[in-house]
Amino acid sequence: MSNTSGDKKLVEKITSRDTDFAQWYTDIVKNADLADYSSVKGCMIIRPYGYAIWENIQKIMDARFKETGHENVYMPMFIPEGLLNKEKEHVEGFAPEVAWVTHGGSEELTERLCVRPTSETLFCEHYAKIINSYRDLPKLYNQWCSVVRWEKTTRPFLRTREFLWQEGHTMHATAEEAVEETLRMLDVYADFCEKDLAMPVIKGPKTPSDKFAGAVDTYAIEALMHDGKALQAGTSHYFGDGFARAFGITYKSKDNKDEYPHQTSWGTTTRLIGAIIMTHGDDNGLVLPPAVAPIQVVIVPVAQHKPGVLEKAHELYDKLAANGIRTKLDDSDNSPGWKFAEYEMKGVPVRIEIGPKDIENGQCVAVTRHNREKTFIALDDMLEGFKTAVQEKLEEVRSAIYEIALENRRKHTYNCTTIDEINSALKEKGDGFVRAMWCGSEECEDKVKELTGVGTRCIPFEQEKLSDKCVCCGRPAKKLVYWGKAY
RNA sequence: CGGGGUGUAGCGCAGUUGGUAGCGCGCUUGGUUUGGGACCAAGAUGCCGCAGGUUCGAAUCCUGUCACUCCGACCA
Repeated sequence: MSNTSGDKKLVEKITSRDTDFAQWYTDIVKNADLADYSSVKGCMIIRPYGYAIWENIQKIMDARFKETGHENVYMPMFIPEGLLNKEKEHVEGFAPEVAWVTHGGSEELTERLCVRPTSETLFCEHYAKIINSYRDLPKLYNQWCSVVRWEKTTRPFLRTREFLWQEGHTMHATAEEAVEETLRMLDVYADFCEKDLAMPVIKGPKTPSDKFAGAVDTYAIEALMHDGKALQAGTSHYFGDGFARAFGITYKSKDNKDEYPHQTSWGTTTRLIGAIIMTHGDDNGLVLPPAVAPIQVVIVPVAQHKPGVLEKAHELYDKLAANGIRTKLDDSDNSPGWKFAEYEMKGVPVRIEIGPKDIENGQCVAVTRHNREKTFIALDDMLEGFKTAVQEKLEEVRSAIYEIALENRRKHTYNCTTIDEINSALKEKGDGFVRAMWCGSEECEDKVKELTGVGTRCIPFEQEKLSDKCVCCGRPAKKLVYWGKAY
């Protein structure tokens, strides 16, 4: 194609992905108008285009939560110190990163209030009041809100001091039910990531040292970013009855006994937007999975002042919009080349070009974002064929970017049986997932991290026996573990 | 919290030996354009991050501070 000059200019605007991945990431966030910095460190302004992605994520996930029987609630953003302190492990885990409110106006508060870093304690306090009988169970609550964790190092979407998320908190009569719920929601997350975000994930429990503060078991979905670093895309925790005991939550069973209910919590955050950027983006900008793209199709009229062009462009727009496809017609005065570059930067999955030549030939041009491939689509009278062709293009983008991400993960997944193998794989092929056997000891986790830089990400459900011995100590291995450098 | 880098117009940057601030893009108006970031003309825009200090005079020198950013340790 004769667009090499176009490519060159684009590359000037954002840093090349392979030159400096971190800078590339920041350039995308800014140039695609996703977010801006604010005057408070670590707190970002999520701009309309970025927020629209979040709204789409919310819409899809919320529907899945409702399908699985959950109800939305809203808890206060403040937690009294005494309440936070009720569960020992939990408070120890979060204490280093909580923000405190000490004054109301000029008056010092008698008890300082923590700005929620997570809401287990608030839910527990409430559950203690509303759960009395086995008939009250299960309680399946979720809330969409923001939380605050006073992080030291911050990056837009990946790690901010305030972030948006959803946190599900559920109570069940039995351990079996609670474990089932924990895994069900992990599956909901995994399915959402793979189908809607076109992002392959590895599912499995975290190692004990990596569990959520206060949890019996923590499960995660782990994705591999384009630079070979791992990103935890969602977590689901099984709490047992630890919080219930600490907060005095009991219910009367059928045989009139006091029992402690079993609890879960699970969450995903605006970090998913960072995951989308780093999974699918390229040197021309963002690449959005169609399911969450604020604009799925952009129509760019060419020589739009020529008779008939804008009229036809509007017809195409109406057809797509009427069929629920999020479409934008850009009839601004900017040149077509400018528009091409702009919507590529913003990751719009499909572009339709329509100009005098096309109209003459009864067609339009469709360009898929991930490979910039052009195809002609015939324009029939009712535009039915056009609509169908566009829908097919959207699906084509979805499956293609999934395959690209999967291929990247394949290329950057290494089976290793010794520390030396880990080091040479990372050195030769770059960062990635290391699959290696583990004896189960925290000492080996620490040692591997120290010697190779990779930490445990999760213990995949899909186990395989690479060797009988732990990659680190050589003692009998218990599990295959995914290791990696994490965001 | 340790180590590096950067703060000057909306954005990206220049600003030498201290002498009172400039370039590109963007923005506004008018016109010509439109198949890969168009062109011409005329405009508008500055607490030089903030606070002290040195000096007749500071964007420039000194001290402090804050923010952003990258690399580590900790974390969704």
